[in-house]
Amino acid sequence: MRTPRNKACATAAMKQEALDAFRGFLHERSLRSTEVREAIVRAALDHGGHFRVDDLVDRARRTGMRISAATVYRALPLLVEAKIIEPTEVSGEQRSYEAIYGRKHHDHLICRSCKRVVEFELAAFAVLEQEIAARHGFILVDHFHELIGICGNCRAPDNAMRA
Amino acid sequence: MRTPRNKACATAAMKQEALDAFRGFLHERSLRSTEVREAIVRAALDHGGHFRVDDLVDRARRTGMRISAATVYRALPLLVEAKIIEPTEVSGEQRSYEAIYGRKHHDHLICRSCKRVVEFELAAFAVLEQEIAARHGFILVDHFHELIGICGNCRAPDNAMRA
DNA sequence: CTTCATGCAAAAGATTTGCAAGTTC
DNA sequence: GAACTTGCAAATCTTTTGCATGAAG
Repeated sequence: MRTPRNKACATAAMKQEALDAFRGFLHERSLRSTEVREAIVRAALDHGGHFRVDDLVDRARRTGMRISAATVYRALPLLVEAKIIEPTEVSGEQRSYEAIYGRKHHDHLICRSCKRVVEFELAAFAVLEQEIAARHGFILVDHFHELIGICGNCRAPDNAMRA
Repeated sequence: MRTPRNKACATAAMKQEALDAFRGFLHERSLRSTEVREAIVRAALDHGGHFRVDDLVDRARRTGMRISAATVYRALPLLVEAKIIEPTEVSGEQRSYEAIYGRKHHDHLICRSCKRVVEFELAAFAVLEQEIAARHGFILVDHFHELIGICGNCRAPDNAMRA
């Protein structure tokens, strides 16, 4: 029994489940389950929040294995297809990803100043999106929604008001 | 009198207005108005829809001027700040921009298969976004919204059904 | 033992930067 | 004339690819 969670880091059980799912995914495709690929999956699951490819490479290497960036780049599309991770559309910046295995879909609210990311999910959006897609004869497949704002801290930090 | 339009290409009058605005913008900043920069602005305004930096370079060069890519890259942030263009978040692909001077804000509905882009604008979103931002103590500054779907043509083209 | 995966090095792109020469104000 | 711009070339950075070697099934 697996309940979608909203915490960034996977539990041990969840991690195992994700690894199993990934093995299944590879097997279906007649691709090979390797230690290197599993290390990459683990690195992705262990890395809370958003990460860039470099972060993943570094973290995977902390296992002591010799892992080349090329291999990580080659593995990424697999992790995405297997729904272990998802690219995140953080405007302007370098491409980043986040682990999604066993998590509910969510969108992001980002502070322009401190870059803090708040996750949110709003069912009402889905309805409107469907409506718009239908209006133009599209079938909706996916969406990206990113809100940019200034968070309370950055706007009026106590320490900035007096000082 | 200027009415926000939704057509991709700027009229001559609108183009002139945008150029004037850009000159003003540069002047405020004690930056210099140059032929090269104006050629870049013109290229951006003339280019309907979304374009990549290369497109802009090519188009600006069609004036016969010798314009280097570096200069275009250096000009881009200015055009963005001056609200002549805006980066568009087309997931995954190379970064692209579109001219926004004198146009209403809109979001994009994109066909995953043929890449056709439909523009839409829905006031109801704005309300929900405000609400979410407020709920987390943010002041909303901007947003990106992109719907991905399959358009009617790509889904069931007449010619694909028989044949 | 065949097919796939990997590391390494080189390649390819996209964007940025240093610098000398040319322009704008 | 001082400060800002530009083109060019070189430097960065990120991502992809070729290839010989090493594993997985």
